[in-house]
Amino acid sequence: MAAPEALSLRHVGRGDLARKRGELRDHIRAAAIVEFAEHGLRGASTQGIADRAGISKTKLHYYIDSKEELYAEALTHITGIWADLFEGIALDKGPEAFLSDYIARKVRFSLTHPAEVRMFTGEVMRGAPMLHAVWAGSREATLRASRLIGAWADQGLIRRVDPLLLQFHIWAMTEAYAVMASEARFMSGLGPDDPLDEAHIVAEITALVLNGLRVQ
Amino acid sequence: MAAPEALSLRHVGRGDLARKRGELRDHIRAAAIVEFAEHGLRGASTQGIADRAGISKTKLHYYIDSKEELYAEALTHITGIWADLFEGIALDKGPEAFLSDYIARKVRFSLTHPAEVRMFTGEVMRGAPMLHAVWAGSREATLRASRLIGAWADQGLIRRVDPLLLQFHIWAMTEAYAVMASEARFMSGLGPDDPLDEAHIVAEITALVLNGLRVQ
Amino acid sequence: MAAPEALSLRHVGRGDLARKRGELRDHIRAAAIVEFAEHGLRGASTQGIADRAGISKTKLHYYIDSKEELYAEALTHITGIWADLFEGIALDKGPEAFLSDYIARKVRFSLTHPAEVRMFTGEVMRGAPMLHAVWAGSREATLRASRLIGAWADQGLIRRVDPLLLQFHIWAMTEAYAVMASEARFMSGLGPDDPLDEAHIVAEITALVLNGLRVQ
Amino acid sequence: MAAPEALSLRHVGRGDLARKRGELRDHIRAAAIVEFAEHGLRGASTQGIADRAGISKTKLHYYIDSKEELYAEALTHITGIWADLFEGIALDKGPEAFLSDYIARKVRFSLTHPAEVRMFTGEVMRGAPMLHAVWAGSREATLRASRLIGAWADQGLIRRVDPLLLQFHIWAMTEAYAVMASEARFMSGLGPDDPLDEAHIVAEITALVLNGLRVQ
DNA sequence: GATGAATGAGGGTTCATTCAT
DNA sequence: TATGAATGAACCCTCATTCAT
Repeated sequence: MAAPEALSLRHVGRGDLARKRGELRDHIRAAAIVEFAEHGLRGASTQGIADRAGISKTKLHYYIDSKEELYAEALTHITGIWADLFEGIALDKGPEAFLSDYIARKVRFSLTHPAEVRMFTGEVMRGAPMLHAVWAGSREATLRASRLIGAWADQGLIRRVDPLLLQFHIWAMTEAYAVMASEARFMSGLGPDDPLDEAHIVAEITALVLNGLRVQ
Repeated sequence: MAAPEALSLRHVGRGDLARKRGELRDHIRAAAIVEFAEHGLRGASTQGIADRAGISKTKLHYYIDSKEELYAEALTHITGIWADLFEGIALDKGPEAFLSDYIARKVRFSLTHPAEVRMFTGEVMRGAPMLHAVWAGSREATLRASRLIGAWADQGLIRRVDPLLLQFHIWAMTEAYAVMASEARFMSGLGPDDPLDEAHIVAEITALVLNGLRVQ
Repeated sequence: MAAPEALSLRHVGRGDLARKRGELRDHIRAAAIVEFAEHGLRGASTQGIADRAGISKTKLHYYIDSKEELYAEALTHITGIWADLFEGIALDKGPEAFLSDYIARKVRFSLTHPAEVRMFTGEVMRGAPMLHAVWAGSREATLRASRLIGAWADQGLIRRVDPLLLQFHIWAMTEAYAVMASEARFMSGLGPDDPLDEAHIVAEITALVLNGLRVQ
Repeated sequence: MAAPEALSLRHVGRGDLARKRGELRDHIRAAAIVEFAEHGLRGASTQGIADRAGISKTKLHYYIDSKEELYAEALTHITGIWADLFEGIALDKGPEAFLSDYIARKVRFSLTHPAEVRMFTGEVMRGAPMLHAVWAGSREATLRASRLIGAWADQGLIRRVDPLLLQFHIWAMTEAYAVMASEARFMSGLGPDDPLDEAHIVAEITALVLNGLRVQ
């Protein structure tokens, strides 16, 4: 088994280097997202990012162009995940199937990637000065979803609601478990590292939304 | 030329001076909340606060002890408003009356005081490092509300839900209109200074919640 | 004699402060010119300027906006001196009077203000990237002088020469005693702080130029 | 895939390698002179030199010991050219022949090698901190020329002048066309890449000097 | 009470150079 | 020989805060 490796050593070597470099950039981005989530673009310090990544500030600056560029890249990365998150979701099996799946995915993402959600929320809270530069398709995707919701109402599958506001409300509820995770734990009597009950949260939001949309 | 100044000085009593000083502190606090909402504690600059207040940085520092202390005071102020906000709300007229009123008050506050809500959300998002030091009663109030909601379910007035999570969800939806106000405008096709439709928002959230809580 | 001072104390106080601030800016500019003369814009360090001015780097930055702006201001200052330098020079008494005076003034300036001349020469040597932004009138003044020289030739007062190149040559010779002052001392066997013989230099350049322009 | 490299390696003899290495050093030196001319020793960056040479910064540092050493080598190189420049000049055919030739050579060098002249001038302007370490013979050569000029005056071939200052003045005028080349173009109404009129410049300087030295 | 001046600490970033391969 | 990675020192500049009047 050593032979093939030896033969392709040169290429493997390069691949290793490239992979290592890529991994370090990923590592840096992850550290940056935590720092940006906690302090925003202006409050984040490259020293803080370097510390979180476990590297020196100089080394960090060897891998990035600037704090701003790193922020933009992190934001782009998050919007990319956002879009990927709904790959394969059932669009044609009616509101119940779709919304259950959508809510479950969003809650899971909030619980597993709170820093990403917080950084994103922080950007939005600041008026999204950089968001639209890196995510051109957000409005289009939202409008598409609005048309889908409107069609459900047309077919009598759900109560007639404002489709845009419904999306806002689902976002707000699902993202809350990242934004206010520490408060949720505090109010629930959990310790700072105890996990939140994902299934319970999903069930509660889903029930509220599906019942809330029921035709009267 | 000194005479008019001396005369006007005599006319200003101690109470006036104290009031004037208090007004300036209020003015500074308001400016600080906007700056803290936009940049967080670390990202906020005392120069930025001074600029927003229309005073010099030196003068600002004459009136405050430190940026941290100003942040804490602003946070205390916000939690005070939060508590005041539900003065006189009907606790005994059933869920529909209470929740309609509660949602309406919260939405109105988000639309009229977005900076306060954003600063508060930022603090929570950071893990609320200072919040609990300045707001001891938050958990108690939340638990009280949970008991009220539980009692409604006991009486068959609403579907049985997790009372704590219901509160989280109502907070999330109502505060969203401060947190993501700019995105809401963007997605709605509004200009950055166009007002959001308060009545419509209140109606949509209220309908979703009340329907969502209906006993099946 | 104390009375008037006491009466105008307030104004004198303010004037003193303003004057002190102005003097410090002058002092900083002088230090900067020496540093810029020695190292150019890019090679100059604000630490070096602060050291030469005998103040801390932080204090320096309190008085300037940026290194670039300080460079531009210094350059503007120098071009201003340049223009002032020829106030009251006799334009209408023929080439001999004019050129003698002009050469004497330029040599004197080079010997008394070598750093100013060196900084200026450095800027020109780099292609004058900032010079034309701060000195719009240089070309016009040069062309005016060219017309004057041309007129002298028309009147047969001097040999016909290229007026522009004559100016270049006079500049070059007179400014050389700032640019290569240390070499001039070294070749003359003088110590680094010995003064160059101004009268002798003026006499030699003047003789070369006036003889060189004589009609044959 | 390694074969062609190995083959070509065999073809490259030691002399070739050494020559290639020497050519690269020459190339680097040329790039360095341009960078040093524009920014001085302290303002020059090894990155800038590497860019001008079309190689990586790492490769540059593989070929040089330090920026200082490269500066010193470039300066040595220039003083070598300086000395070579007057090979074969007629020392014994009188002032007119000598000075005409000398001025023509110096102007030509300034026009063809402006970076070399500018870098040299910059060094001199800084007080020549490194020049005398690399160019021991400069004073001797200058004094020799002074004796020659003095002899011409003794023989009545030229007016009696200070021989040292005469040399300064010829240097200043001829080198000016490298030092202030951009200003000369600007004042002449030429574009930044238009050539200066060498013959005209030589003629003007020569006429001024020869006339200026004429016995009255 | 109020304000220009001042400052030590730290901000993001680039530098010439060395390391490791 | 050649090169990507790494680094300590230094860069210009801003920060929250205090001083001095």
